[in-house]
Amino acid sequence: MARHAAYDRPAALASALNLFWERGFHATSIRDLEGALDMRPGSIYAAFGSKEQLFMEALHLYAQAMRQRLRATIATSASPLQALADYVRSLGSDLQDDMPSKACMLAKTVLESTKKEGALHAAAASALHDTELDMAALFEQAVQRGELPPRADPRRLARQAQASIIGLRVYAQRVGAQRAVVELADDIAATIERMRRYEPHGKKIEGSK
Amino acid sequence: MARHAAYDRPAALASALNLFWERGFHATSIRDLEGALDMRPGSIYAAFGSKEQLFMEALHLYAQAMRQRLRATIATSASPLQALADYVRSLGSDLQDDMPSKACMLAKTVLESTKKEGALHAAAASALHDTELDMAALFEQAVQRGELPPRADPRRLARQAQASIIGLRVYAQRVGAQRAVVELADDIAATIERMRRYEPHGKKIEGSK
DNA sequence: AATTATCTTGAACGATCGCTCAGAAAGTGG
DNA sequence: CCACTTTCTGAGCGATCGTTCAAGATAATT
Repeated sequence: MARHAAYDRPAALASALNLFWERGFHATSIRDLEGALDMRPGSIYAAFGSKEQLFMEALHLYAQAMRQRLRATIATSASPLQALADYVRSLGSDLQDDMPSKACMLAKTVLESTKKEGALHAAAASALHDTELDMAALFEQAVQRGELPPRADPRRLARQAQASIIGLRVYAQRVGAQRAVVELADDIAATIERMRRYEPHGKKIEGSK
Repeated sequence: MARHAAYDRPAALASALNLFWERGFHATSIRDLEGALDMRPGSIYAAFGSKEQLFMEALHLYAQAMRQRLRATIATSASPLQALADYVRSLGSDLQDDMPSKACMLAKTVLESTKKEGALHAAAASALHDTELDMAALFEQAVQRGELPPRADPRRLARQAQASIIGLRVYAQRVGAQRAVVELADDIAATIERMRRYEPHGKKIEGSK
């Protein structure tokens, strides 16, 4: 026996995500959000609690989408390593678009959050850790399929891959030329493919390089 | 025939650098700086013009120091590739300390600056580009010394190395465990060393891994 | 010591920040 | 149509932002 909310909460959250992703936490004001969400401050606070809680929700949404994309790419490929290489190459292509930001929002948040917003730092760090675990599982699969030698350390390979990807996306945020981004993505992908010295079932391919 | 300035400008600039490096541009207020520099607002504005100009000077100082460190490491080594690997390993060790931030201030600035502070973005991007050129020159040297095959592309290798280093430093900013940072730095360094298939003067070393 | 030139100080400006809340508006059930 | 419940609105809160500037303080020169 009452009124319905006029706004579409998921849509509003998506708009907030876009703005936060583009500008970061500190450079995004509630008044900016009022415009982007087409909501008045009272409604925003009723729906999301505070600027920090809204950012946190947006961050979780972003992390979920990012993780899903990685998993989706993996699902389409028979080879874990090839899947990761494909993922990196697809990043290189998509980073040309007019996204809110080319850089990873999790990395942006880790870098910009101070002690005052410790919760944001922790959330972003945790999400990056989850992605790292996903990639470690992928490398573990590669070991079990014989694409990597048994002595390969999936956790360390995952770290290295994630560092390269984050570096790629910082690079994309920095340069104007899309071509350089595609080249860099291609080089990173090629580095991953070069690890793949063994065929599934333990049969060796050819010598390196 | 007048009074001298009471503050030490270079020291004040260094203090400002530390604060900006730690918190970023938006999260650092003039009042924070008043405390860190032990200067009153009037003096700060007389000495540096504005918050943005002060940040810009600090950024240039940072870039200069960073570049000098890379060049210094290079100067101590006979092999360009080994020098770069050493540099990466030294980063992994130093990133354990209580620096203002473990992440690269240039990367932080590229990620946090919006259109309103376009000059900051451009300055940080330009400094990163300069570093990239330094590294490209290093790889070019490696080619000429025969450490890399003639077909190796120094510019693309430099891009990849820089992406990995920036990723390493984002990782360092994220995790609590120093050991993981050292491991990651070691893996990146090892990747660089693995490229070194030729000895100086064209003599081949052994086959790859 | 007086003068002069510069520097330091800190109150305060207008703008904006994140956020609140009383009142207007609107949909629901009787 | 009314009573009720919830939502929406936007003026405005206190705090803080970057910045300015008149007035006081200090050193060099005369």
